[in-house]
Amino acid sequence: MYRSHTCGELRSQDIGQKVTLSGWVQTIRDKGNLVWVDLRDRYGITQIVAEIEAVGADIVEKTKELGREYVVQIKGEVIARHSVNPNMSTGEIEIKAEEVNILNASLVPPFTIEDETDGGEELRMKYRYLDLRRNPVKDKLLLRSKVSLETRKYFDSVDFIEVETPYLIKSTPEGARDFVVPSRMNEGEFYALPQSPQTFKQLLMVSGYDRYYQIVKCFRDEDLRADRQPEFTQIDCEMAFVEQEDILQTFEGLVKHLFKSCRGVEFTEDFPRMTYAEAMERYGSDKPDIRFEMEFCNLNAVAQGKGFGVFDSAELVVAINAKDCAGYTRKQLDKLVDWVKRPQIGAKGLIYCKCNEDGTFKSSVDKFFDQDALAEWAKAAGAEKGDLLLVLSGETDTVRKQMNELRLHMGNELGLRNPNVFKPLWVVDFPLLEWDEESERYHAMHHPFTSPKEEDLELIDTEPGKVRANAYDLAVNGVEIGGGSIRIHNKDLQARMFELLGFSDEEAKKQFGFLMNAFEFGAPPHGGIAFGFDRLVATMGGSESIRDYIAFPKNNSGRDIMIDSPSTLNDEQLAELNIQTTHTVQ
RNA sequence: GGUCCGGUAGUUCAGUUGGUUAGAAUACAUGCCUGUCACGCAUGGGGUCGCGGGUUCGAGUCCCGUCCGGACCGCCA
Repeated sequence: MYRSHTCGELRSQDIGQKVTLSGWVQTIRDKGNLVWVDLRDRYGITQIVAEIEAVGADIVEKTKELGREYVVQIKGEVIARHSVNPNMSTGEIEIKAEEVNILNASLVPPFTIEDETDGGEELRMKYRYLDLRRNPVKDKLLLRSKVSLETRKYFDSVDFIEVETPYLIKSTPEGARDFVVPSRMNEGEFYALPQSPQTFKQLLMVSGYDRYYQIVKCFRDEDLRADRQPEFTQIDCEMAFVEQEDILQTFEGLVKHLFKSCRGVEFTEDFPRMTYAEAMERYGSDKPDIRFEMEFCNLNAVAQGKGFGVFDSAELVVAINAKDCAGYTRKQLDKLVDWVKRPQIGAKGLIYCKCNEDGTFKSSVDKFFDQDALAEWAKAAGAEKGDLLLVLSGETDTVRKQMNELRLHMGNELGLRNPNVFKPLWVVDFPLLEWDEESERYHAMHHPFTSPKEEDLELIDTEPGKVRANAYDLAVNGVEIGGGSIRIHNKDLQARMFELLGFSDEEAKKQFGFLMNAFEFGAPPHGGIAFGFDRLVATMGGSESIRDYIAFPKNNSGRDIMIDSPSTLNDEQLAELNIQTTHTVQ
């Protein structure tokens, strides 16, 4: 028997028991004839003591031979500590070591296995198995496991069934780039890994499995970010005989259940809803962070026509009100101006207007706007004495995007984005299509299976860009947690949609013929949603980066630096897969 | 495809205007220490300054290139 207890469970009521513990050596504190070892496993830390008078010189010497991260087994008696450590759950007791067995030695680890490690990101990833021993990472994976379990419990309680869909499927040009897998048995042909199980779950609806879910890996071959990995996990769902409202209710229930069971956070009210158009107008974003206000204020009426060319030629002049920031110094304001001028934001400049405590105004455009004019700005923006208005202008979409970034930046600066406060928001009525400048055609904003709103159908030939979709997203704290739509279940409408998206009949048939065929065999009305599981868990944990919520994540360049993948194949492997090798002659 | 930041001891970092033998903390090793829990004290070992080239009497420091890592833009239906 390797252990009778874990390293996190012994308490003062266990004093006197003979126990066996196994774990890793966290630290050794050597006082000569008295040695302590902190023994760690995933449940906690228990202090081991070897005192020469009590256990003899042999045990003390053996204990001194241990090193950090050795795996050891200790047999001994639970005793009361002379001095209690109130910071540890096991702080009232220690184990008098009567037997010390080294189960395995360890090299000195390249970084400290502590909550605040000295290891940098790269090193932690290279030795991820050591990093995973640390509490902060372990706690994140425990949260993930809990959320996964509670998700299954919830779906089970409302009659969903989990169905697995294939990973080796077919490449389609629409959407993200596919990861492809060469087929050895079918020369010159490739599988693609799914970007989502979209078409399969719709086929399951045709099959009559009217409540499907799956916690499933998806793959997209696009550049990475702190919140984007090439392989990621979705909570994927589909329901038949439902309308948008049914889906929102079901998933709002899921989110409420998860927050309550995994975070102890209770949402007593329904999640607020906002149309896409409204979200863009008020926040310049389709996933607004509504933990704080600082909403956009349109200043066109009060700022244009006063002789300031930059505003007059702009499609939109928009302000946000930074409460109580009129005291910003010249230096702070210049810093903000530089911030919006960075290429990533790309604003030409930033206009400010301080609403001073004495009722006067000070702006960077005093030359064009007198005190009365600035007072009108303040009124339009709801600014009070002591507030600071920040104003951007230009082409509507561009300015909204820039102002969204500035708003979030100010929210961070002013400490308005508390990671332990959760504000979910449904964004509904997304546009069906999005014009793509590069390819000069419409793209599906959500995906090509999304149904248009019936009342907008008449616009589909004349103004396709104005057609709204039965599509919805859930944002929490400004993070897009997931989205979905009511699907098209009519073959003719689906064919019309493919046509709009620039597919020829032949292409549509080749890529999605199986789905169109299925629609001819009694496809029920259906819709669904998918949540980004990694992002959901990270948001619940109060983080913006999803990496530590994934046991073995990939780095910025899509590499796993621990196993060093991707890697090359040898010529035999390539030949078997019918892939030509290209040899560069030096 | 692009922008920005970084790469110096096992690790995290400092290193001034280009100038003597490249430092600190921590980790590690050895010794001392009977109530520690970030234990303490003493001693010691440890460096291809990412790599290549250039400027210079002289380069960790300046320039060019390159590789690696991080954040972001594009991209991500």
